[in-house]
This record gives sequence, structure tokens and C-alpha cells, in this order.
Amino acid sequence: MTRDSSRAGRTESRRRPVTIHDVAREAGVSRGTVSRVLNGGHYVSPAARAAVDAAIRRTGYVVNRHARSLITGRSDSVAFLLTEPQERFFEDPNFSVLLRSCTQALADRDLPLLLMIAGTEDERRRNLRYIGAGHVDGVLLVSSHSGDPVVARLDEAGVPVVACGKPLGQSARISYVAADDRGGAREMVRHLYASGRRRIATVAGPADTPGGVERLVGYHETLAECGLPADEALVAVGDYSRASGETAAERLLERAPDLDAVFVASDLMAQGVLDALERAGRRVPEDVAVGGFDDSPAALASRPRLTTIRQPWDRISTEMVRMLLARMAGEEPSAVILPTELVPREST
Amino acid sequence: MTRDSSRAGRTESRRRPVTIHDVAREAGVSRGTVSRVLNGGHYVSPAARAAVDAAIRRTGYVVNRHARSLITGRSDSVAFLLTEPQERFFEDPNFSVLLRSCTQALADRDLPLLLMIAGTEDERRRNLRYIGAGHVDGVLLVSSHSGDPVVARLDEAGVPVVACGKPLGQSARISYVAADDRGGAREMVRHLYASGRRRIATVAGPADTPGGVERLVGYHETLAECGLPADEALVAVGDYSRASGETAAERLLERAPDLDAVFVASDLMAQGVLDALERAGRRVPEDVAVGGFDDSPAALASRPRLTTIRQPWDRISTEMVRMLLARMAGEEPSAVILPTELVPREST
DNA sequence: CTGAAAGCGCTTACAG
DNA sequence: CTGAAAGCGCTTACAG
Repeated sequence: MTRDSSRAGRTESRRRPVTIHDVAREAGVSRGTVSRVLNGGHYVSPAARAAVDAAIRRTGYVVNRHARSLITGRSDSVAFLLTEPQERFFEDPNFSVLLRSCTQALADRDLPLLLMIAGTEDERRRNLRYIGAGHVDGVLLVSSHSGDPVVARLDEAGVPVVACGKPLGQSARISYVAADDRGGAREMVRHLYASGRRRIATVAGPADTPGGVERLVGYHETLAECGLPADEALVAVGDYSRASGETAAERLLERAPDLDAVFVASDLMAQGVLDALERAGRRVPEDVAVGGFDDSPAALASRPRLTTIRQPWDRISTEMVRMLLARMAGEEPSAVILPTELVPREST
Repeated sequence: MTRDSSRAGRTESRRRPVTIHDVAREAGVSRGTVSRVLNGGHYVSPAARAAVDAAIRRTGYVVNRHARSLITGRSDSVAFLLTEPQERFFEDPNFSVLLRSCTQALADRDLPLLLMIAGTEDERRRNLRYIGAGHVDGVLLVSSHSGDPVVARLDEAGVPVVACGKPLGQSARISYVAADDRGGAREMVRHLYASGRRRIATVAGPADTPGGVERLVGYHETLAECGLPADEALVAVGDYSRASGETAAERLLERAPDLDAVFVASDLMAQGVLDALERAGRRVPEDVAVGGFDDSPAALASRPRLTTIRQPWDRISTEMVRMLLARMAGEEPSAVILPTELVPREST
């Protein structure tokens, strides 16, 4: 009796859900015909279709997805799989945007999104098992560190997957969409150069992440193009945390006290850089210009507000979903690189 | 052929999944017996069970959830439903913690979590329809604004739901778990008082949110207890945004220039308060103490670091899942209020 | 404790 | 274009 709202009227009763059989009887056709209109309406006369549509409306029928899946072999659902250091991802506002946009893009196709987290080996096994069993038609993968075993296992399982970011060091045939990290870095460094800076340092991300590698490459390329000498004293590495940015900046200041700009591979680290600079008595942007990456809330929250590089998260999600659907429809894997955008603010 | 990794060996073939039938044959028992060991192992001899277990291991069998659901009527999955101003929630780090913990707590019970977002009326309809169709066994609801129609409709649909936070202005019989907003506010104000502050102002949240109401009540109660006069000049209201905190502080400073402390109903607004205070030349905490609420990353990112109130998000999620499971098992709705914790830092 | 059998609600060839 | 029928993989009374 818990399940039964006793309100009178049109509340569809929970006790005997209306089935395709009821609709067929109501419409005066066979169940096969109802099913046909449900599945695209091919080979159905306009009259029959109209009758069925009306019956569906009258009865409030909604398909039983389990019965359908049992026979089609599809689950009509998609997994959003997050592997490893999830903590970091859940604190990353970009991740939230990604998750939300994917959910909505999928919802437009009437595909529920199953959120799966695989931080531990145990969770990894469980999720892989679930996916491997065909309980899901495709997976949207967020996995950053190189050599993630999940990538290979997913590939083996033969399930369509689209990754967010290029899976490092993987030969798996999986689709991915990524922001143009290198291009973004180039744009930022060019911007710094254009504003007159000539001793441009950088705080890179970890070498086993795409952002760590590509943004550093972009930095080096642009320096060379501008005719600025390469100087290892100007390069430090952080781990994307604010504290690591602070430490890196201290090292930089020590090795190259004459630096007049820092390109930082993430906004969070850039905040740390700002802290160190302030403590060292350098004014931003007067003495030192600071450029971040991500356009996260941190960029707006910091003082001065950070000039940064915006990644097109909305488009990334849209593309991921589009590509996954394509894979699910049998298309071959592909890759898409999306352009970033410079967001000038007060720190440069 | 896309679905077939051609690797040799034990990769379970995707083409003909092993069914309960295969296991039965392998174990030398009937399908009914296999099913019985799958479902708790009651009424099965130890010998039969051992044979079935071995056969399952040998064949790599994993149950077809669609077939099971078709007959049991359960979906063995749960929805995490987010209604309205989703943007705000997705930027709220607390929300991320909640989502992650719920996912994991559910995973421990082998229950997948479907993420559903109902920001627009259209999405609301679609999701309600999905849930109403019984595609999900229960729902974890995150909905803040009072009078959310979703609450009532969920209740009508007769599906078990547990809300995060007390659903305002609803008579629906739904379970909920909430942090002790009032108690947290009291603790903060008492802390401010204990440090010698006597002109304690507050920036409250919107009046149609539990946090807006309860934290303000806690503030008033504590002032009275401490024998401090109620003074409306000391009360301002914001909308949880940083900018609104700044504006509110300006108003406060104008109406009560002698204030020596501000209890702010969220860390984000507290950042805005810090901005205004700095611009007004007041030192924190020397001239004015500032207390926040949430213990969000913003509290750590701000300078000085914010003294704040931590909500027990881990426990909140655990409780929500536990209560939902209880509801799904037929128990009556209930409510749980969890204690908060003062986190002293540099701003007081 | 165990097997044979019915049936969950749908889709899909197969004949017409 | 349409109906009758088989069958998807499971669970669950029902007899033994």
C-alpha cells in the first residue's frame, strides 16, 4: 500500500502497468503492430498508426525497457566511467560541466547515464565486469593517467568507448575528443610576448598527463618562434595543486629572478604562483604577468583575476556523445581536437 | 566484427553470452537450481551449490539483468535526481562529494546510479515519466527551492525517495537527511562571541532555502542567549554568490560601521564579504572576524583562510543511501539530522 | 532439496 | 501492411 497513492483520477495505477497488450486491444490491432509503431512506424498504415498513437495516449502506456532490452540485446543506456584519482576530478569544476553536459546530451536521445567510479582496483573490476556483461551500450571515459589498464580492458571487451582527452600511451582503437592543449599554450605565450614580456617562465603539469606534456610543448614552440632563447631555469613542474604552484614559483624566482611572466598549466597552480609572487613582493601584472589554464572558478576568484585559457567543455561533451552514438551505430573510431580560447583578465 | 576482439584465449566471447542454461548444463543441474543459488542459495544442497559456483566460475557467467528485471519487476538501479538551478549545484563542491559518495555507497550494493537532471520543465517531465514507469527502484533527490513540484509528483508516483535537505513547504511523506544548519550557525556565533566580539552581523541566504532560514534562526537564537540585543541593521541577505556577499557587506558596513564580526551563510558569500572588508580598510580578523559555512575549497582558497562550518557530506550520503534502501524494503519514511563541525582557521 | 513449466513484456522474422 | 508465433534469459510457484 505504500506504492499506491490513493488519489482518485488519472494517476496511472502502479499495480498493473499497462502493457503493449492493453494498447493493442484498445487500438484494435495486434501487438506486433503496436510494436512496429513504437519502433519507427515502418510498415504501418496511417490509420493503424493513428489508432495506436491514440491508444497509447489514452492508456498512458510507456514501454517496459527491460523486456525490450531482453530481446534487442541493447541496454539503451550509457556509462560515464571515471577512473582513478577521482577526488581530483570531483573537485575539478570542468569535470562537473562535462558530466552535466553529457547527461543532458544523452537525455536528449533518451539514454540514461550510469555514473561509475573506478578509483580502486576493486571498483575497477566490478565496473569492468558490469560493462563487459553488456549492461551498457557504450562508455564515456574520463581517465587521465597514462597506461590506465581500464582503457585496454574496455577495448578488449569490444564495447564502444569515447575518451575525454587523448589516452596516453595506448594503442587501443578508441575514439577521443580533446581540447587543443598545445594551441592554447601557444596562444597564451604569444599573448605574453605581445605584451612585451621577454623572460617568460612556465609551470608545467605532470609529464604523464596530456595537459602536462602538450602545454609544455606549446610553450617551447612559441618561445622558439618568438626568437626567445630556451632556458631550463625558466621551467618548473607542478602536480596541478595550488601548493605545487607556489613551490614551483619559488624555485623559478630563485633560478631566474629576472622573469617577467609565468605561463602556468592550470588555474589552481596559478593561484599558488600568485601567492608566491605576492610574498616575494612582485606585483602582478606590473612586475610579472601570470597566465593560467582552464578558466575555472579559481581564475575568477583569485586577485587579480587570472588571464587564462578556456577549454570548450560544452562542445567537448557534445562531441563525445555524438561520437559515442556513431560508434554504437558501427562507425570506426575517430578523434576530434577542439580549439581553446584566450580569456584576458587582470593578471597579464 | 567491430565487437570482436580477435585476441586469442579466455576473452569471453561477445557473440553468444553464457546464460543460466549453460551454467545448468555445466553443473549438471536444472536452471531453477542455478537461479536459486544466484538468489541467496536457499533450498539448495551444499553439493549443488558448489557445482553451480564452480560452473559459474568456469563459464564466466554473469546474470542478464534485463531478464531478471522483467520478471522481478525491480530495476535494481537508483536515480540521483537533481532538480532546478543545476548550474549552481554543479559548481558546488559539496554536491560533487555527495554525488560521488552516493555512487560509491550504491555500488557497494551493486546498484547502478542513474544521473538525472531536471532543470527545465521538459526535462522534469521526461525524468518523471521515466521514474514513474518504474524504471528505477528509488530516487535520491537533490532539490533546494521550496515548493518544487517534483517532490509531490514523485510522492504520487509511489516511488521511494530520500531527499538531501528538508523539502521546504511539502507535506509529502518523503524521507530526508539534512545537516544541522541551525546548530552549525549557533556554534559559529558562539565561537565569535567567545572570541570577544559583541557586534556580530550576519549575511543570510535566501529565505526559500533551508540554509537561508535555519542558519539565520541559529544566529538570532544565539545572540539572544548571549544577551546581545537584536539589531536588524546587523542582518543582510544574499543569494549565495560571491558578489551578493560583497554587496551585503557594504550595506552592513553602512548601517552598522561598528560591527566587529560577520557570520556568513556560505563560504562563497564570505569571500565577497572579505573583498568588501578589504576595500573598506578593515583588517580580518583584527578589526572584523568573518565566519563562513560549508568548508568548501573557497574557504581554503581565500586569504585569510576562512573559519567555517563543515557539513558531514560523507555521512549524509551514506545515510541517504541507507534510508533509501530501507524505504525500498518497505520501511516508513524517516528523517535524520546530522551534526556539523566548526573548522577554525585564520579569519576569526 | 530439485526439476519441469509457466510467464514476465517485448521484438522480429515469417507468412499472408 | 498485418497477425500469429516464437523466443529473449530469467524467477517462481508447484509438484514431487
